[in-house]
Amino acid sequence: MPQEASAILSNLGRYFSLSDDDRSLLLELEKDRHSMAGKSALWQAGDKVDKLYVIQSGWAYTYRDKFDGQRHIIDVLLPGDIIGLRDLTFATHKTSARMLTRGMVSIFSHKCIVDIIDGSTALTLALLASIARQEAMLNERMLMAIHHSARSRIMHFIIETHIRLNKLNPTDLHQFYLPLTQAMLGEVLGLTIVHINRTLASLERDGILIKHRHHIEILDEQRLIVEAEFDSDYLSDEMDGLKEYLKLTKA
Amino acid sequence: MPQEASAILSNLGRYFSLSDDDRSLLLELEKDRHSMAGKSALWQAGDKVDKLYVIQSGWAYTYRDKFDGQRHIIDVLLPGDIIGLRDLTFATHKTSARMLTRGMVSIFSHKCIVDIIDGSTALTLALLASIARQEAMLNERMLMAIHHSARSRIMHFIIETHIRLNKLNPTDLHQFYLPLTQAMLGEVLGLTIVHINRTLASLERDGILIKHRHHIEILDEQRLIVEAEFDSDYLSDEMDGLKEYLKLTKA
DNA sequence: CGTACCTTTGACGGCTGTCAAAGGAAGTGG
DNA sequence: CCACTTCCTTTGACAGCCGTCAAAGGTACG
Repeated sequence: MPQEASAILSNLGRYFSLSDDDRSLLLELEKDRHSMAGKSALWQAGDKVDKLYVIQSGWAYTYRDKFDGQRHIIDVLLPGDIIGLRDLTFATHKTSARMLTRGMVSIFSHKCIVDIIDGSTALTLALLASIARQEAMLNERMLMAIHHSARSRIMHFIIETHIRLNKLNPTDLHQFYLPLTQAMLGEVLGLTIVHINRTLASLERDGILIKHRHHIEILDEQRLIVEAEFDSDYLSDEMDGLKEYLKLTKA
Repeated sequence: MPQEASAILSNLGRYFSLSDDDRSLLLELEKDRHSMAGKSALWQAGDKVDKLYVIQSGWAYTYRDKFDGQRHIIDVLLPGDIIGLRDLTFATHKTSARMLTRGMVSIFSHKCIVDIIDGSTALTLALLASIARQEAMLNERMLMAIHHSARSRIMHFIIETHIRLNKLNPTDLHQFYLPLTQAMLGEVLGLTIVHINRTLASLERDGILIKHRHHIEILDEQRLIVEAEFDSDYLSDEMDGLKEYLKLTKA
């Protein structure tokens, strides 16, 4: 199996190079592959926590239902992302998770994670890095939600998503796949459909971007990045400090 | 040294019982204690990431400065909390950190964390649990910020803080220490001073709570909890699922 | 060809931010 | 012990972003 076929390998491997042992540990995790339909559930809030999921292909998301029927989408997950790390150390899920599109998902037990932590310091650090990246995205979104307009928030999310896609495959910024409906965009960003729609209309009027049904078309990259006040620091894959210690440990 | 004297031990030890080896590993970390003045800086955004901090006593906070001079407080940290885990796997700090009050802080190098991960699966899981709890608080605050009024958000934060304090020491709900100014409350919750002040005034008028300069007085606990729609699930220390595997691993 | 989902538009209202200024409280130096 | 400064709290007037309610027009799929 070529290394590129393993989604989790290219995810965890981006922080530093992994040993062959580490690689085979990871490949082990991906044996149990399942094809999932779009919108199918991975778990529901309240379920006992005992599995982790890795997206091989397709998009997924985690969310929380609110008392009043509203839904809040917490993260949008792409191929290679590990779903469920957030709840790993809780007894029951606080969130629910679903596929957004159809796709292929690997499922493995929590025991495997304990085995990884037990067996490989490098992989454990890579896991920590992966958790930290997901958390950083949330953090950034919170900052945007609290301090910025709907317009900036939408632009910010679109840039962020493009950068993530681009890390998986070179992706044209001027035209890329984005299967979220306006309603879901609203659920991610904490805005109403109506307002999302109005704001997208104004972005199109201003010649910045057009949100088509299943893809985004960027018209004015420069204004997009400037107006979104986008700073990609928080998506960095660098983790120099720890790499150093890791070598010490192995020596 | 009595076990109660170790802040990090009572933090990481709350998820499951630790072995003696684990305990001494942790105690090692706390050797290097520093007395810090109120408002003194632990690190600044942009600094190289190479240390972790454990609060022994006092309060601290992490924050981000915004271009326009505003500040956003990301988390409020209490004794036992580990500061810097969020940035552990990044090369440079995205946030800054300061003491809120004066207090005692243990400082240790990242190498120690790598040693812990290398040396103890149980401690690594406890660390993960600790990270997940901090993330859960952020998550909850984001949900509140996006979907609830200033009034609910303030009440929610006060309840959350009381619960955290109460885990450290039995704390009277009707009168407890809270050294945040209204301006800082605003920076935590993403509201302006003016609005914080107006909302606190209305909470006092309604006989729910009074924010004094350095402490909170709760007048109507029932309404406080109901109106805040507070659900303490996300603060749970339970992590049953993993405990099980941990035993398997050790056997 | 019908039904369900998604997008679009209009009118209206309220929560929260901005600007401005004054009143208290706490700490400092003379 | 008193003046002074600095930080924190309080209040008023006004504006705007975004939510709510309501309805119609498109698009995809069976």
